[in-house]
Amino acid sequence: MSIEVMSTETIGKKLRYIREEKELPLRKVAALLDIDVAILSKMERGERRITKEVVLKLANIYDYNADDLLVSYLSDKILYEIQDEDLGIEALKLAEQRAKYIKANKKK
Amino acid sequence: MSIEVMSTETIGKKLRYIREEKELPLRKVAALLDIDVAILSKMERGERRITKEVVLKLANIYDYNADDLLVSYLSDKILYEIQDEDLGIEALKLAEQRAKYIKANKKK
DNA sequence: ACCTCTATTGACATAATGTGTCAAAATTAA
DNA sequence: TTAATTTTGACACATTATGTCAATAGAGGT
Repeated sequence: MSIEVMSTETIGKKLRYIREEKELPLRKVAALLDIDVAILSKMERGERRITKEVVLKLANIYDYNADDLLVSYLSDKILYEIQDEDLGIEALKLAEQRAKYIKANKKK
Repeated sequence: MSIEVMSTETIGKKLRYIREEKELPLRKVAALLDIDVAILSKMERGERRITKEVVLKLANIYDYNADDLLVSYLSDKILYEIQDEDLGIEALKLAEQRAKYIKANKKK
């Protein structure tokens, strides 16, 4: 898998690619995360949900850009919601429009 | 609420607006949907999730464009996932890119 | 073949979340 | 006030998510 096509991959595949580049076994990474090896294996293969917390910890462990991984992680969650809906792309466009509207109008 | 700003509203508020335009009480609509009045009330106020099935039934009951409501419904689910994430808009852009990629490459 | 390390799979108990039903309370209109 | 409508909260139940563990599978080296 090249860097170019990585953006269209799931966060799981991306994390596995990065881990294998570092030549780190699941066993070691799972230990650092303090989670079961089975869970990390399933997370990389999309069988279990990854939490934001784990993504941030992995960015730290792999010394990889956290924002890049977070965007990938969030887009995964988004795509899961629209699955194979015909109107998915339309919904994404409206969601972006609404997100910008919310961002512009929120008081802090 | 005007039609112009309706696109930035939740599916719930939109459905309530349409229902009130038709001057239909929750009681009657809930009966047509065969669900409890309390649930429909909560759905309109975003306290309970609306199902795709209910959205389609309401489009029929209100004689309102189903695709329009579905896009609104899906964008609601999408925005729920990114909540108030700083990287939300970036994630939406990546998700759209990935959705287009998937759409272009899927075999049926 | 063996042995070792690594990764995957599935079963299980428990936790967390979602859902339907109902009645009381609150709101609104007449 | 009376009646209709809507909201709120509590409850039991169903569904889904999660962590733990052990058995299985796979790849390499000896």
